[in-house]
Amino acid sequence: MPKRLSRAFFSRSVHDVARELIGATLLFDGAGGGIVEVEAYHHTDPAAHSFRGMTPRNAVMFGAPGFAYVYRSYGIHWCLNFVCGPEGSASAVLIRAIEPIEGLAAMRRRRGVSDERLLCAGPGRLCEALGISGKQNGMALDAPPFALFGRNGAADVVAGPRIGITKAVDNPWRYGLKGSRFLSKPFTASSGKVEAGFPKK
DNA sequence: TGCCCGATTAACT
DNA sequence: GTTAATCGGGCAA
Repeated sequence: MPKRLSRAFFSRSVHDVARELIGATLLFDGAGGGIVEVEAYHHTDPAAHSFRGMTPRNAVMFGAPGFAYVYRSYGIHWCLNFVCGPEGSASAVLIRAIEPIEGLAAMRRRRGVSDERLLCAGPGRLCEALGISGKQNGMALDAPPFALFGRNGAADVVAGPRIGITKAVDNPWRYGLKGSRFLSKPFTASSGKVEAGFPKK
């Protein structure tokens, strides 16, 4: 049985949490699936929204771990993050892609596409599919309408450079499930394996 | 107040 | 491969 993720789960290093989120299950109001791609951001990282200190937009990042940080991207899309690390470390994991499993009909309706592969492959697409917007900023992740479950055993996790940023571009802080067809972009051959696969169940 | 730019996406050529 | 859409945040003045 999958285990519900507690707030304590999110209080460790943002990179540890990011790797362990690969293969975990994210549901929002009954829609969602397995997380296959995330990126880690820390306040010492020039690419992070929290790098230049607290503002009204990023205030949630400076609060307790285990809460949602949702921001508008390019004036059009919404992006979902999980606040991580010790409180005040202003760290977060950007959820970039999930494998659609639950609530497929609702996700297809909200996205306006039928191709399962394009439902949740990207941070903006994922939020549209799940119906997540700025209203969810600051919400707890361990209570409805959010539901998070840890993965069983280990996962085959690969790492590579993050996408769409212009600062600290070389840090390999994008993590993904090796070989998944639901990634927003494939990981290149130079991407490193960070966690070995295990015999299933 | 004004200006530039972005943790993106879809629709082009 | 390129680019429009679209708007709030952040910073300079």
